[in-house]
Amino acid sequence: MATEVTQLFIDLVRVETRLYNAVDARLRAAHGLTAGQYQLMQIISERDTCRVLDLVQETAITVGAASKAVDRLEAAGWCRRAANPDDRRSSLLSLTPAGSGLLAQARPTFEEEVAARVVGVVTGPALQQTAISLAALRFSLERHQRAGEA
Amino acid sequence: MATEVTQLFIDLVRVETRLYNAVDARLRAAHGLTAGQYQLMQIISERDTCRVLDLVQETAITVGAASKAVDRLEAAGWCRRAANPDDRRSSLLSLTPAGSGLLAQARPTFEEEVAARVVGVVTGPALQQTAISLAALRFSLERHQRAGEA
DNA sequence: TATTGTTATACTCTATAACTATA
DNA sequence: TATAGTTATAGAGTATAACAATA
Repeated sequence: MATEVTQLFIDLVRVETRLYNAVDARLRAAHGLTAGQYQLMQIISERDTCRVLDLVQETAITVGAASKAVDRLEAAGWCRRAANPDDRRSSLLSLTPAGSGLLAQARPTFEEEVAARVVGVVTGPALQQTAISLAALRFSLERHQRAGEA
Repeated sequence: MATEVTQLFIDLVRVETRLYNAVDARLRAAHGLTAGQYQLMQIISERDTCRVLDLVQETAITVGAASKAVDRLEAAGWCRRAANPDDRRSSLLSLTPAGSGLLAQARPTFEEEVAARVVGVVTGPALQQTAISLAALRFSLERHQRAGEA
């Protein structure tokens, strides 16, 4: 059992690395945006409100890295920090019009690149089953994290 | 289609990040070894011969990073570079007895941690289907890479 | 006191590229 | 010329921790 799960882990890491690199290269070339920035902007755009700590919890990056990443998004003119009336320790993050526009342009590129690498490699039903399993694993791992397990 | 595949990609990245972090923390605490070092040593141990470029191709890290990582494994006394009689531009990498011993100790820790996070979260058949899909995706992505596609 | 950041240090990775030695 | 590897730079991530402001 343990060895099969180990093989799954190694394949998971290899697939993630290569898919991520492919998407990153494509987004950089087409829109001057890294895959990491794309993900952060996507999270900011889809949440009702978003603080730096929300990015940390969603992506499992460190607070320092998230703070600096937001600095860079702000410097590029894609994101703003606004005062949070409910808690003045934090800021509310939002995309600027330029940021929203860029994200809207980048989204089809992102989706095309992922689809090109994935669709057809495994059958539709197998892909669906994989998607369901990964979603369940994600939920479980995030639950453990929220439970303070690190 | 594209959006479902996008969701799969995001879940894949989140699962990989959290699983990798969990394994890394466990290996560090129990054996003073990072997950990256574990993987490199595992590759060196299972190959008949191993050069720096073989590590690069398997893990999709850069040549510079691989060279420095091997420096660190050597400095820790876990790995050796030996002259390659077939091609004097490269070295043949091998684990020292200390490195082999550490890897043998770390392997059950690694497998336990992965199994603890994965087994029971999805059913056995679903896990098997996921493993098969990931293996197919890995193979496809590596084939594209060997074809020189980046 | 605990939480939400920001900032700093040291280390590892990234991309890129110059460079050496060998094929 | 091309390949294998080392080395260097700058930028971005990691862990860790000190710190300020607020809850």
